[in-house]
Amino acid sequence: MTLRLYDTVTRQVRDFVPLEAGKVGIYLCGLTVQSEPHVGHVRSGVNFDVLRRWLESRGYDVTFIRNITDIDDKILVKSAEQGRPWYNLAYAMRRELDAAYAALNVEPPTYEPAATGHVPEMIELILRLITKGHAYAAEDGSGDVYFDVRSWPQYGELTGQRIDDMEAAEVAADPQSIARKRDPRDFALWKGWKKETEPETAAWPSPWGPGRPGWHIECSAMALKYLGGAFDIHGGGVDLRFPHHENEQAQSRAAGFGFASYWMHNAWITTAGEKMSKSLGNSLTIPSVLQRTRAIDLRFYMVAAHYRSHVEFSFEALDEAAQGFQRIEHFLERARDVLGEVEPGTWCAEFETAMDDDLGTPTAVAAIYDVVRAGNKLLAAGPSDALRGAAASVRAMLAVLGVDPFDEQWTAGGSSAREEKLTTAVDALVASLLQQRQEARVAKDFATADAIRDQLKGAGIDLEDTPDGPKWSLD
RNA sequence: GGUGGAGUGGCCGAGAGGCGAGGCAACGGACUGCAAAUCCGUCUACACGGGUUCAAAUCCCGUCUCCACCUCCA
Repeated sequence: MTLRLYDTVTRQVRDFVPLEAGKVGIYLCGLTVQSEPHVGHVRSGVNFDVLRRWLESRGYDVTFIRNITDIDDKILVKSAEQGRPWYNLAYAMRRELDAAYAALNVEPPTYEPAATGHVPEMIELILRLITKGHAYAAEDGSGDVYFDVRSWPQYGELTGQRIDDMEAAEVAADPQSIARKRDPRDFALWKGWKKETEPETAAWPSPWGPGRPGWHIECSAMALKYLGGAFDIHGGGVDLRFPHHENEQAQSRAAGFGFASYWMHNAWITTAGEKMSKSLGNSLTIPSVLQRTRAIDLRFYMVAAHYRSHVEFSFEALDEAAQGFQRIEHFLERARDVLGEVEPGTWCAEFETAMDDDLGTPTAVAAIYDVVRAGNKLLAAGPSDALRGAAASVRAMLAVLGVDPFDEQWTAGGSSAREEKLTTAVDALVASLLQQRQEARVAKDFATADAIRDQLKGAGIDLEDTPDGPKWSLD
């Protein structure tokens, strides 16, 4: 089986053939760190983490670069509103984002370059574009440098648009910029420092005077530096297709580089049909969602939908996903109870086929459920190699999706020494109640037995009578 | 105006010409003192109107609704 991926450029699923056998270079557009990350923000991180895990599982040596945009208009505006330096806001939000990714078991990329750390590389690339006749410095002394879209006939190839059909750039923000451009669709590679409104710390020296990079140039420069002039996969959210990715591609190719072979875009997570950033985003930041839902459940919810499908976020759907995930988790726990620790094994054929088909995680999850059902049947007969195989397979498949509940990621953080002590204490207390209940049951005094069960239930403890005796768990 | 995407059972959510994904919920059965968990089963849908075909949720035409992007949104 070959892995097949949907490529935005060709608008179809096609065989994945890396530039160099056995190796894959991925560039993912990370976030602009300007506010607390919400559920929608981290989708690309989670989805592409699954891509990376699948590639690695299949034996590829993956170089995964995900950038951080730590200087841009919004960061400047917000930091000014908040009365703190822009770099402080960006750094604080970057740490929030790191924490969110860590909580969701998103593996750190191979490297995470930040825009502000690559100004010389960007300047070099801009100079190259000017030399090749694809960029020009504005003639009004503003210090701006623009990409000349008319000089690049393929402009629009990524999103299938013709220049003449595109609306002109928004001029409201900076009405003068339109006058500096040869074509209204030309976009900024470098933005001259506006000393009346922008802090001096947000300006870097350049051949065109102090200024800061345009948005798109950073990704071209950093991809070039860390992945080379041509690499395999470039990813990001759908909204980035245009203008961001179109412009990245134009810049990079006009500068003489092959750039990405495949373009992958994840769809949105919305609430009530609208973008999360527009709705009451506060309740949907990662820290606040994680106050009511376990991180592993949130990740399962995100991963169980196909990455190119629009997801309408709701807590009801999230809880339902969590409910379903418990079924899988229970199976693994019960298997461990009879077998002891089971190491991850190998995935089933259906799972592989699903994942190879453009990361068909919904079908892959269905395959996991099939193995769980078969495993539950085996469980009734006690320990067996077949049961071990099923549990090992389930763990392996969950690991590819990043939701193996026995992964240290999920077990380590939660069980502090204090929590273990509490568990031991509760266990001792519950044990004595269970003893009383068992005695009542033997005496056929079911009223008392049920009263004890209800009492525990009221305290948030669920009881389950199994062939091996009663078990308790927090509900 | 341009470019693209979506509408599936009570709900979430796959699939993309035939052999009914999966999960959640509900209901029935097995198991249980009763439950829980688990297993078995039931409910079986593709926005609307036409058409092509032996066969359409899937292809074609038309209609409606919704969404995204069109120069610094993940």
